[in-house]
Amino acid sequence: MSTQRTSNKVYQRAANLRQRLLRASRAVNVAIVKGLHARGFEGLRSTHTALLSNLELDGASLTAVARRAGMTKQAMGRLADELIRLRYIKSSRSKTDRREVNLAFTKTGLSLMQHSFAVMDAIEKRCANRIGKGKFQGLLSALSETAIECEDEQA
Amino acid sequence: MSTQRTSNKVYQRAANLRQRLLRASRAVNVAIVKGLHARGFEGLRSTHTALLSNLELDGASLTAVARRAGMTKQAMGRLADELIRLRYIKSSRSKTDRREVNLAFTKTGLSLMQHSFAVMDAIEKRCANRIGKGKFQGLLSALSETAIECEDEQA
DNA sequence: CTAAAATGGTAACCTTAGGTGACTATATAA
DNA sequence: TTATATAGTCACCTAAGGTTACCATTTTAG
Repeated sequence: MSTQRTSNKVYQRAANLRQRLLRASRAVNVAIVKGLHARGFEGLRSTHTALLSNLELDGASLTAVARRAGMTKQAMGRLADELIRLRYIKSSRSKTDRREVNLAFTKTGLSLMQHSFAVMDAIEKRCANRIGKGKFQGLLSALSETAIECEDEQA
Repeated sequence: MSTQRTSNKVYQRAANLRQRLLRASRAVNVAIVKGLHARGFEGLRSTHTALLSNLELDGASLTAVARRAGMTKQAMGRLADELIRLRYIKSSRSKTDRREVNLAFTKTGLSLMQHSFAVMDAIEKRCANRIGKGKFQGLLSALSETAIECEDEQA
């Protein structure tokens, strides 16, 4: 029954930028999903945020959401199927363009979104509290700058 | 021929902690692998670092490396096979315990490691340069603090 | 106004990265 | 000296996403 993966807690050595980013990113993701589960939203996995966080509150077409998320419409279509099954979003054919599938939040879905903002907010507050408000703002901007610098580098 | 994934560059909205972490983490990873390719190390993928960064310079057993990396020995075994094929590491049976496979860097592998430290270093320097040395140190410590805070939260 | 090209979506299959269960071979302890 | 634990391997499963090929509707250009 027990997992085979052995604990790695013992081996936290001086970590470089990459390792710290990875760890923080994972931890935040897990915390968000756990927070939502704790608030009663079942069945959510962190990948679902690729759709949820790119669907406007008044809905959008599947392709539009996929484009915003930077992934294929096929992959997004699968996420949509799942979130429809979970009753967080619903889909309908567009009246103006009968090819288009329009995705929109259900009532539960809207509530989920509010809670997910709240959860993210709470996490950010906890972190800001721990490291100081100023340093937390610094973290946010430093992250974006780091991303831009590395993305440039690849040119 | 062309990928189907549509560009998402257009849609960079106000991002929260999670999104910024994800983006920065990806960018750094890609930059590292590209840097190593540019220095002539072919065939490397970013997952290989799970083994490479957990193999001591004087070698270790497969299970030990897996434990340090926090993954199963099966998964680590596959990474080892690949890195052996690429001639970055070599394996031998331990003399003292005939069950053990001892993994160690080849000459090329040691050179790879030096370069990979250098690449990571160069990336960190570029980022530090962009955002300021002080802010960069702040970023590093803030990342670790954030991870710890979120991991605690899950208790 | 219609034929060609573009766009929205779907389905089948592939890839990457890793985990699980069951097994063998060797070591260690009762 | 049998029982248990440990190192590794094999075959298979899962999660996420991409690729190719296709159909159905627009849209556009001749």
